Amino acid sequence: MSRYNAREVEPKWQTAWADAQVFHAKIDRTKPKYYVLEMFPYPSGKIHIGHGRNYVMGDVVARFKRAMGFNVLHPMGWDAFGMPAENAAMEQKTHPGKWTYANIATMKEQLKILGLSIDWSREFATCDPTYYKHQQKMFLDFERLGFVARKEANVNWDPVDHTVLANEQVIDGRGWRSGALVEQRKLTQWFFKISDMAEELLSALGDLDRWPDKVRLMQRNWIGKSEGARVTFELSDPKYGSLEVFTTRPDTLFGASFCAIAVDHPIAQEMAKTDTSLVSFIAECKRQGTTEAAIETAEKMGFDTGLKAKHPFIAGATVPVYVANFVLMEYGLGAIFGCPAHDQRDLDFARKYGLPVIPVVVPKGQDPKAFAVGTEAYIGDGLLANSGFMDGMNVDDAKRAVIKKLEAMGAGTGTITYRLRDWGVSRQRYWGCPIPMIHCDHCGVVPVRDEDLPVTLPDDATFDQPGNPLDRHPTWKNVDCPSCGKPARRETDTMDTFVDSSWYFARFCDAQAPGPTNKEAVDYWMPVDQYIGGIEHAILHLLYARFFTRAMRKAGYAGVSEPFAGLFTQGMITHETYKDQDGKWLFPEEVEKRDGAVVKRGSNQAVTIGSIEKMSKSKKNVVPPEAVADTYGVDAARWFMMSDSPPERDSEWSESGIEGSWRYVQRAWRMVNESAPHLPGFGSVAPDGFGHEALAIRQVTHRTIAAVTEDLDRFRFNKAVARMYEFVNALSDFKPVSEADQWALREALETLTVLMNPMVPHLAEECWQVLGGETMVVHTPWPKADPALTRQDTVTIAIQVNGKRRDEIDVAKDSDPKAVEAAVLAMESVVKAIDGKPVKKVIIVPNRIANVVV
RNA sequence: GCCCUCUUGGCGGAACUGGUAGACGCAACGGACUUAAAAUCCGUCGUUCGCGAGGACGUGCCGGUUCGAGUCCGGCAGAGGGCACCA
Repeated sequence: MSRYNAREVEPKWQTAWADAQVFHAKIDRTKPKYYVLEMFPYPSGKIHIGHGRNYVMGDVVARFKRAMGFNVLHPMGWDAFGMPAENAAMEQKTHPGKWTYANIATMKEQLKILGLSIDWSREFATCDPTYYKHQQKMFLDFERLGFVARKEANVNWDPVDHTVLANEQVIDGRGWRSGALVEQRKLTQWFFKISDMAEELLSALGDLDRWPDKVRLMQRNWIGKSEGARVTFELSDPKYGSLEVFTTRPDTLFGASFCAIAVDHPIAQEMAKTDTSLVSFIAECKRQGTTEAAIETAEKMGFDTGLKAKHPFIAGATVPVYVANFVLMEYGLGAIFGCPAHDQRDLDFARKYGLPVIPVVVPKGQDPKAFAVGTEAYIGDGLLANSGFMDGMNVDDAKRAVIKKLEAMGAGTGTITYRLRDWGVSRQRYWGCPIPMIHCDHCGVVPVRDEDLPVTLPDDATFDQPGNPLDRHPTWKNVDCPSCGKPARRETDTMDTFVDSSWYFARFCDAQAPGPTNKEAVDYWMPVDQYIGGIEHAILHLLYARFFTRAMRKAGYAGVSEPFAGLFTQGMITHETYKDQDGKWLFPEEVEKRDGAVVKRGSNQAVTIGSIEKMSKSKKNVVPPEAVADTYGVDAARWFMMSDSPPERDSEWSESGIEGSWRYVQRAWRMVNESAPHLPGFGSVAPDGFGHEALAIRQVTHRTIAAVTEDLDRFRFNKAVARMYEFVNALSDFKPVSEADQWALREALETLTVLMNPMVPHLAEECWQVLGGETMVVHTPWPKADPALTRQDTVTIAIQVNGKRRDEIDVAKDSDPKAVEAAVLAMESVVKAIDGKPVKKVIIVPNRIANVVV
């Protein structure tokens, strides 16, 4: 018996699919459409098997839906702009484009090994001018429609390299190359006004019912709607006018003991002009870093400006105004009032600077005079005290009352704010889509004319020093003003790569469209029915794409508002890590397990086994797909990736695991190959009547169809795989005798082949051929379970006495509960367990369980 | 700091909306076949008591609700993820 030879079989079928253009998608209105998309890859170099899970998962869905009769679109492209290319250019003295396209070529070959059902005719890379020119066009349209703004924002600035750093390039507050302390610096930058759509993006989340709840919650929190009030405090020095703060707790206004403003607040900036100690305080705060985690975990610091704010309700009372590091200019109004008794952060601040702590909300049933706040702020509900007109109200009523009063006095209004900030898209880097704007000394900022697009990147940029190569390019930025014709300068910022990935799914609908999109194709294919990718994109990418799709709709490029009707976030593939005696990482293939010890291959050097981590180049715990395909075949790898771990969880790659999958492939092949010669002809008609054995195997077959169909539909690939194992185990035990048995076996083996096709498509084609199939299995419709065969006539119900399992009994399905009760009480095991005690009651859950309570 | 997730045998995991805990796979062990090995096949496989029939215990820890809790509620512990210029 010859073994299944994946190395020969797999390329053969891949060629057959390609020759027949099976995966070439066309608009076909006679079928329901299904658009399945995996988040497209960044071409970082080579793929490892860890990248494969995402694509294989999408491929299983695509092949399953195709068999179910859908017109499937399953494209692939490259998210090709980004920092790694520019870093590589600096380190390897090459061009980012050259590096990127070389990576794309390599990775495309590797992806093809996986046998994915992709329509490669739609492939594109976002770094290609034929893609980004459309992005520039849409940027200009968005600008005309008022979705674009230009304003100041902070960046991480490396004072030695004179360059802007990404958060990931800031390590412990220092630049990753220079080691210099990073500062925050303000730059005027381009923004998409996503915050204008905050409410829409928030409320539409409710309709995304095929998204994980977790992701919707993360987006909800990210948008961060809060209801509260703006309150105006008059200031002691009229030079600074008044101070407007935002609060979600206007009810605690009588407990205010200070106001705090952000370091970027106009009042702080104005005062800093004449106060050198404030200047140094601000500088100190600016070394903190821009991430929320850095700001939140930093020690709370305040600078007393000496200004006093007059309490809106208490005549003659004032509170000090501080500049504080924990107040963000980007959120609310960049100014707060502090009520230490009912906010932990305010309390910490008040204790540090010796400010009063006045409780104004007292838990119900406690005496307001005796209630005091120690080291923990009271944030719960209760009744107002020490609060004038609000005394005795609960928190919600007090909020309403105080807003009404503030509005009547002209000292404030009820308002809603969002945590969501506008999307800053400017990047001071070369390898991105140029922002099509021109700066003219006479006309200001002028858009590039549509007919002058694309603004392409110059090929002769230099990467030998840090900073933006576009900015220091000798000629590129010199251009005549489209408005007045005088010499002007191009914008040298490029777009955030998240812009590139915010509309690629729409471009895939017609990758050759002369404009940004082909509206007809977009209307047919969009939204993406099933989007698949990592949870790390739960917020930014997915929110930006939702915003961008809305903007595209308003600009006439799309007919939908939501890009992704269904979302699945899959787990990563992990692998053990290995280090040699010098502490250097080792590739798994450099490691050998010998006599129970782990050693460096071909030596006796001991190897330390490290933790199990996400496959990554840096830790070398990667396995190349070519090696797996050579040794076990791609189908074994695909099978392994779908088995064991549920798809949303991480899954560990192991040698024994892939061997187990290889055994499955061999076993399925052997079973089909050994049985085929004895089976009745393909498509032959079943003989009349079935023996018990044949009927049983038919029941198993149809129950497997029902179960696997449901599991695949619900993304439970691991369970679908387990079902297939059970099916194969049942078939192994089946010894056909009669003609009816042979016919039942043929039906079972054909079913097995079609059911496993989404996971192991090459093996399935080969089995199908052996079974006598005339067309490829890729063209074969999914089987339907026959309800007459999946129906259960008898059920086994468990029998408990006082909740403890004592026995079980087979009864007809949907038996009369009274009859079941009588049968149960008569059972010897039950009588013994009751031990003569009186029966209090009997609980019968139909078809499931009986519980006798004594 | 804030937000979120996870915790079931030696391991990955299964158990539909509270109803027989451990499907399926991996590893391990015993056996068959073989000169031998590989492959394959048969069997055992949560802990514990018992010759056996069978019993007791068991889903991170403590408590609660319920006839019944891996599942629901409260508290605690541990591990992991996200936090706006990585993609």
